[in-house]
Amino acid sequence: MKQTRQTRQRRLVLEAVLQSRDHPTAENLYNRVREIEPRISRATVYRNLRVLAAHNAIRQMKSAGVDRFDWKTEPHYHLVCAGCNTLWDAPIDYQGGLDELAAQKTGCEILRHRTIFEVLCADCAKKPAPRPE
Amino acid sequence: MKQTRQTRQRRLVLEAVLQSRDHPTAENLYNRVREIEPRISRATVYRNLRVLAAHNAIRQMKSAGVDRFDWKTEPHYHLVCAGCNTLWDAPIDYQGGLDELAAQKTGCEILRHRTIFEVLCADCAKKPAPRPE
DNA sequence: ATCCCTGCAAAATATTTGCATTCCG
DNA sequence: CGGAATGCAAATATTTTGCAGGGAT
Repeated sequence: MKQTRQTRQRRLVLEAVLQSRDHPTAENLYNRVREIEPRISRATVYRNLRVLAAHNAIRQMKSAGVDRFDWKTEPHYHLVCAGCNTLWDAPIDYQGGLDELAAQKTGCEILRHRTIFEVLCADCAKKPAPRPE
Repeated sequence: MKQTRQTRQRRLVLEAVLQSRDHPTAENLYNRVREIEPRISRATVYRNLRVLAAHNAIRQMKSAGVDRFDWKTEPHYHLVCAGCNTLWDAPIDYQGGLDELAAQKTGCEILRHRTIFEVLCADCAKKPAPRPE
């Protein structure tokens, strides 16, 4: 693992993620950090998010086109609303047994699994056409 | 659901997905269809993939930056190798119980969940630094 | 002093959209 | 015929990279 340095920018990016509870995108974080350090560049934010995620200081997740970031690094599940795309943590324990099962069935080394529930939140369930097309 | 028409291009895109067993990207499919219909445009391929997925004729999935497409529309899990990014179907049954659990815990209407196992395939497990940085 | 990190601009990647034209139903 | 669908080019959106100068250790 390559050596890393402590810089103002890196610290600000890390803090921005740690303080967030809304699974922000890189662009969200860029804007938040810019309120404190207006001269920071987008590239620096992206670079630091990559470095921090590689060091497991934060967690990176794929969702509908954009990556999102999470302060909580231990494995956990998420919910995403199919109507409004809101994303939040699922109140469901990580199913470690699935990893054992997968190891038995495949013979591969299982690092972890990621699970996302597609749901309709209370608001979107009320609307007429929750699943358009 | 809006009316859809049967066109040569749409048929070719659908067939390309149905015949694939390798979870191709839109770009992959564009290239495959062009072997048969060289005049098709990328936009048409993208548009048709979107329409077909919305109609549940094919399945669309997020993976490491690019979307991939799947002929198998019923819910199932995937494995992706952290080393080489190869992606394949997991030989593990869909855990419908998780959806019931999520419904109880959240009160939301659960549509489904998507699970992807991050693994090291046999080849990548042999290599020195499976998880760099 | 070394060499990682930054800012800026440009490039790369992935996907969508405007518009005139084509052609399915 | 009416309006979906197409092809092409340009536009978006997101993320990465080259490079010269700056700063952490």
